[in-house]
Amino acid sequence: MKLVKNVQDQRVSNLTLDDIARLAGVSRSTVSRVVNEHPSVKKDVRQRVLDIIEENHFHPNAAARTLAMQRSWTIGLILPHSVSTFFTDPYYPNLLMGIAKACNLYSYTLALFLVSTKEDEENVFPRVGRKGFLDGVIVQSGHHGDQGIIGRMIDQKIPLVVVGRPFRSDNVTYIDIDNISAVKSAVNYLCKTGCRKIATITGPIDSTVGIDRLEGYRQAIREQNGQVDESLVVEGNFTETGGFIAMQKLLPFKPDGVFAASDVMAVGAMRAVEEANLRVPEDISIIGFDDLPAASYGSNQLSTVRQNVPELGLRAVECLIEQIGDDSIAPHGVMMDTELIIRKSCFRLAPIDQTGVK
Amino acid sequence: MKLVKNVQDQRVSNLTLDDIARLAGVSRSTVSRVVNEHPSVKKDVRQRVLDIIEENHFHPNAAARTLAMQRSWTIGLILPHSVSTFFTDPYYPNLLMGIAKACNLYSYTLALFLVSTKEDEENVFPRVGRKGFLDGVIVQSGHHGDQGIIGRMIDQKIPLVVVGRPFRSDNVTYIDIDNISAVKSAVNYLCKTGCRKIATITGPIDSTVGIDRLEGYRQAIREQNGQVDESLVVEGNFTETGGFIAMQKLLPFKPDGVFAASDVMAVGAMRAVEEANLRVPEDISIIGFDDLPAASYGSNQLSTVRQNVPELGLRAVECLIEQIGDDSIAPHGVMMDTELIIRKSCFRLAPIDQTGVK
DNA sequence: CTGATTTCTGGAAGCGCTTCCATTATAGCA
DNA sequence: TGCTATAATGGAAGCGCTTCCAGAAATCAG
Repeated sequence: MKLVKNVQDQRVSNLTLDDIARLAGVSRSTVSRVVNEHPSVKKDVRQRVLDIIEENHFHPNAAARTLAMQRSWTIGLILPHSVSTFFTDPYYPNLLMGIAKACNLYSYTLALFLVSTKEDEENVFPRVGRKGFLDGVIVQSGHHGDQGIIGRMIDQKIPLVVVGRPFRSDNVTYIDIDNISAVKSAVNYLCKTGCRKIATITGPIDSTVGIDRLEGYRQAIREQNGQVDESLVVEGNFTETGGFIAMQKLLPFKPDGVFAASDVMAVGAMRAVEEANLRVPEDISIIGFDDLPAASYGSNQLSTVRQNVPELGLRAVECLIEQIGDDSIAPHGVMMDTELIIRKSCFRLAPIDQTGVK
Repeated sequence: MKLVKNVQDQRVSNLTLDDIARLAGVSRSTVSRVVNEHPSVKKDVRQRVLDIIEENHFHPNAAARTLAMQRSWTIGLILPHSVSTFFTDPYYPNLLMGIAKACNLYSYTLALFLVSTKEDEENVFPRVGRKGFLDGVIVQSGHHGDQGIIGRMIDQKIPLVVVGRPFRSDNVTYIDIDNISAVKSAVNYLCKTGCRKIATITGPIDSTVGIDRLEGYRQAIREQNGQVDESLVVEGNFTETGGFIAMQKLLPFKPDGVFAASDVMAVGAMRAVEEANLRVPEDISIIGFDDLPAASYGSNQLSTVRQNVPELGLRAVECLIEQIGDDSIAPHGVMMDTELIIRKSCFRLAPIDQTGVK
């Protein structure tokens, strides 16, 4: 008795172009042309080759192809500093989903790098920067700490798209939601429903998203009141507890409306309002940001700004692929629209007022 | 005026082994040996080459290296059918984190494939199966639908680790938590605290995790009572609403203890208990599964079975790397331990009783 | 039925690396 | 010092593919 290799099975995957060429009675070049859909192959030859490829489940070796074409059809996604928030904030999973789906759509492969420590960064960077592996890179950003990695990517002259406005946004292509106008319209909405004293719970102001949303608030208030009352601006940290504490600081100033820079903080704020025996929206109207599913259920019914994160991911991929195909594209910023969702945490304007159209 | 290329910058990344060799006055082979840490290079030569590599930020081309070595140092992670639950259930982000961190640790690169439709599967598969791209693959499984993709990977003879017991688990290496004994100890715990009529809300029984947890329940009950009362077994679907409805079905049978196959369902069940004006744990003790952060806060204080998902990911990677290095390793299953966490949703045994040691 | 075009095809070089093999430099020992 | 054993190095082949180039085959006018 002897253990023999099952040739049938072996054949499944380890063939080369040459093998296919031999089987089809053509040259390697011709097979390559068939695989790459070059028009200059006679129809019957093409079909014969195609049949044999199919029959043998042949797929060209990825490394060889990448080496010859200088293209890997792989893009990298770098998520920095994300360990702690990666699973609490649905932003990341959503972004990831959008990007992964876009990669499927355009037949790219996605390489994922989670970078949580400086150590990781050193570890990951050579793999990312190295030629012959990635055609381009998407980096999630928004914090100071991310500048380092962005800078390195720029140095490498590797096609790059940053998601979220980076601190130094010149010289780099980035994509972000339009935080400023989103917040402006939220605050304006509160105004129109009759709020006279609108406060804000900001995100961390060492992040661009925190800065931008605060800036939106400031612009809106200035356009309405002319003057921002700094006692109505309290910094939060995007956590529920942070929102709770911020709201407690705000209550003595008796605001009648609050814009919270995230839904999670808004939920904390609502809890503080409740504990102070005040009512939402009768005493205080609240609008959040993100459209968290959890914030729209049950007793909360939070009004919010919805950002389409998977769409953001899709656009980032498209933007990157564009750059991969054409390296003459200049760095630029792309802004995506958001949507104001009104629920019970603030009063609702009659549609006629809302649109401003008679 | 003329636009000149900045040679300094250009040099950054596009050098080849040959260039380094020339600069160092040695042969290409020697440089390669230095890069790959072959011992047989004279110390001073090695240092000279190393300096030049450093100075020029040289990284060997990944594709060329992969082609020559038949090793990509990249592994694939396939998450099937996950769109809907991907961001509601923290399982996936956690698993992803564990795997990504392990990849960093072992200097592997992670390629991520989110497969939500049959179409995706067809699209993704050639990229995964293709030689010269992935050294091995991790597949998340547990549903019937995943058998197809697992089968294809087996056919390709590509190193494979399945996370979560697959339906056909012979012939494949998989890693899973030990659901059966985990549930047994949870149910036994309820018994020991005095519960006489313990019900269960199961997961979907077309998933192995649903099946295994139910089996654990059955085994525990059999060992205690001798007989499983089928009216105390209700199928859920891992959602809060599912848990709520299941509990409503259970209440007429007056159970005094419930094991829910997930925390999310347990939370739903608690809501149902509350609405029936019963109290946890005085009237009904409840133990869940997963140790969701949300279920441990506030009024819930849910007892639960904790599984260390990031650790599961780490082990999966280690298991895969082992296989990549040694293809003689036979398919096998790996079971990971869980931990019973007792909070206020059930009575607490004195430690002396809990351990069974006098 | 030619000769000039156009269409197809095969050969060969090259992508950048690893690694076997042969050769030379070095060390070890008598 | 001379001879062998060992260490260090260079040359060359090969990984599997794409693509340029030149030549063969097919097409079309005249």
